[in-house]
Amino acid sequence: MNKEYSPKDIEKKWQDIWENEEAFKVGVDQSRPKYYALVEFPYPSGQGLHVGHPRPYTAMDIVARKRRMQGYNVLFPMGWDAFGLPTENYAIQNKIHPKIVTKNNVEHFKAQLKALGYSFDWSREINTTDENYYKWTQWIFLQLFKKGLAYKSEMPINFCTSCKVGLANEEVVNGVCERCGSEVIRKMQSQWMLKITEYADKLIDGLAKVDYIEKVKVSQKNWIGRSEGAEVNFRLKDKEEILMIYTTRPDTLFGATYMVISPEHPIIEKYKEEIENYQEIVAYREQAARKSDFERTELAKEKTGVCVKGISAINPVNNKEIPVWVSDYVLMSYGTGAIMAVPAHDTRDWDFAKKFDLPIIEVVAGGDVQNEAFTDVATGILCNSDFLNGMEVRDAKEAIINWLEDKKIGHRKVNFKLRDWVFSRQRYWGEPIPIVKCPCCGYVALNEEDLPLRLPEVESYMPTDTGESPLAAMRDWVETTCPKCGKKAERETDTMPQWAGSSWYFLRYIDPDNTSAFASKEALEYWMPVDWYNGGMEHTTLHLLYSRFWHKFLYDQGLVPCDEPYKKRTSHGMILGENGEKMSKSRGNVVNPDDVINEFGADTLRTYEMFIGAFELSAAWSMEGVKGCRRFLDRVWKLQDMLIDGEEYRPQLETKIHQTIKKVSNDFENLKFNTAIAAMMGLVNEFYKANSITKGEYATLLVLLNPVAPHMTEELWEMYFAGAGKVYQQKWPEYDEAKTVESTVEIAVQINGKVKATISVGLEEEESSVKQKAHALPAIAGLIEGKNIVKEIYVKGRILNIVAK
RNA sequence: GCGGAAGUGCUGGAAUUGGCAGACAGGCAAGACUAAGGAUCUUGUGUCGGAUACGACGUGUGGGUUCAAGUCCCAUCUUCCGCACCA
Repeated sequence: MNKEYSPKDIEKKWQDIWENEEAFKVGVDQSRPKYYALVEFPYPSGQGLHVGHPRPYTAMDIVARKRRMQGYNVLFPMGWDAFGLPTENYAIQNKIHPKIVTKNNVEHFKAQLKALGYSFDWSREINTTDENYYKWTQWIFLQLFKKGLAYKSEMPINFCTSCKVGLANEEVVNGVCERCGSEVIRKMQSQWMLKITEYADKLIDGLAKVDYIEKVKVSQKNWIGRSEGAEVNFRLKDKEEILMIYTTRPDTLFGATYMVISPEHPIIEKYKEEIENYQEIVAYREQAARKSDFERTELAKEKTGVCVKGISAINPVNNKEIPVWVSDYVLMSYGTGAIMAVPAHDTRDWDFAKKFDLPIIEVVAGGDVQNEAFTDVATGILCNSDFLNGMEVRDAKEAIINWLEDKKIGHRKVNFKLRDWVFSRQRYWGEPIPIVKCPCCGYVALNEEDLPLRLPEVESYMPTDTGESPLAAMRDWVETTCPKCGKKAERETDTMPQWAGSSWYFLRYIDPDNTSAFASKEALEYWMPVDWYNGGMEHTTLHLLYSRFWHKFLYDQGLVPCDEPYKKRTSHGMILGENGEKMSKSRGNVVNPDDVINEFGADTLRTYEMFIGAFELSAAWSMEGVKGCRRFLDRVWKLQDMLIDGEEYRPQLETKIHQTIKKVSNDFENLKFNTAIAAMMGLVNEFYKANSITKGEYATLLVLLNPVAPHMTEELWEMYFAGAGKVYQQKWPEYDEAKTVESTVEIAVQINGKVKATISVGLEEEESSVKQKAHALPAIAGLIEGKNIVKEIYVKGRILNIVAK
């Protein structure tokens, strides 16, 4: 009887050995193929690791460990995305410097991650709040600035009344602040913006050549929101003024019965003298402005608006006069802030027309436009549209655009939902924006050799009531000289958003200590692109889009060797509490990984997190399930009591072993960790049935299981195979395809589709011989006797179906 | 409203070039070992009927295609997630 399996005794031991041996430290090695496996670096929050974290980390650790055993030079790094509001808020509340808070949190996180036995190359650890890191974040910002992709703009921003900070559109959820849930209002402020819209097309086109799971591609596309249509000029009656609109349905131009402009549209001010009900419109505009985004969406069903009296427009296709309305369902920020309304073929226009009793003219036949808008573009045929009559929608679109371009009253136009990225935060705990505002020269970039621009020590991290960053109060920091003309100037006091540091971190891992560039060309050429990037669904739109944007920019500057940063992107599902709800402190269903490790061991936690269910789907935690995984590892441990000599696989187990190697190898690649583990459990059960295992069989099992349970497998390996080095140095087992199939198989014999018997046949056995054997079976013979066999279908090695009447 | 994903035993979940539904776990039950077991091992476990043999039914619901459907087609219901007046 051997000693008991005690994770406490062995896990720390192996973690220390790996560290001392620098087992997972890598460098550029042209003689071996590289593999770059990446997980999203965490935000080191005060709560420490959550059982949700180990799911993606373990998955990619398995991939990394397997790849190493397959001979790849594997880069698998980890770091900290440490700027951010929670740390700052904690610092404010507890009067501790965010730097100290971050340091403590990182230490805690790191200890927890080490206890899980991940094969990270810790020598490449990075932290976005290190000045040697954010120096390069600032440097990249300067490159964007120099190319005109960073600009300052006075514009309405989302402002959280509680956090007192400007938010990106993306950080406003249902009209409230994503972090604190407080009301968000619009406020005019001068903001740094990044021109991500310049890359809208490239960001969409690039998706065609990368291997991302489909839903990620779809959400990227939806966010960018590319739409193809036309801009059309409508003339105002008795004026020279042109009112330009954007439409994706220029084919319905004959059906335009009125126009709608956004409440903020400039022609209102321009023609205020002639608008008879100007006061009414101003009142409406003010009412609309007071509505938060939330109210605007809530009230989406009920249309509101005011007719602009005194001016009207002319439909350019038929010269009919049509009224102009103001309504907040038309947004100033999209298209031209004005639309032509075609109530017959647009549901919003239809709702509006019904409410205000405006005419509805059918121009695409196929629906009943008095009852609902007919929007089907696939089946409709144009009518009431002069030269477009009889055409299909697609052809009519082309025809009308050509006509408009010909007459110079319109043109083809592509629009995007994507807006430029609000890059300023009026907060302390972020990267200072390395710009100086000079009264003579305007906004001037710092000299690159003056980077990093360090975050100064301040008395208070609280944002000021004016909404300015706490940095604004540091007069001796703010007051500086212009790098260009040398005269007195002031520093920018806004900082960058948390997205900044994470937009390029995977590049820094490649060469983290480089002081002359964010990474050397040589290292970038060797390691990029990231071969496999796994992360949460919650980051698939923003982080992915932002980092792809920065990367494409760097590529255009010749600074990185590839135009897409990530070759493959996958996503993991959330780990829910035992009650099936999202884990949270307030629900009291949070599971701490430390407790699980203490009670069951890190290998058990790793195994369970992989066995819990389909990797991409969310899964509810179960302590009973954890126990089951521990039991499995115990059974593997105890196999040593059944160990017998022999390097070979025994004939009766050979097929099963080859099948398992194949299944585990493939499943690890396809994120099917749960079935890979199930296959290994099945194999272990076979050894138990045989009540024995040869050394050769055990060695294979230990190597296969090593990526999942690295500590225990190393310990067992050391006990029995120490002469052959460590498990992580072994070669990944190979399988022989020919040996994964049984030479004789059991097939089902059906009569009229119902299984009536099973029969053992040779895989390559002749069909006629199989049939003969089947017919001879007593269970079958009795049933087909006296019946007419209409048909017999034999699927090789699977099934024989006899159709009898 | 639009987009995406998912509905399978008591539970988590397997199985889709259509080919024996329920792998692997958990739970439960019985047995073995034991001073004891909340440890371990063995066996059983979809539902209904039947003592058994066996039979019928069974992958959200209703149709369909097929020798054969969880898988394909049509319709429909439910849940979760994302986006939401983007013209």
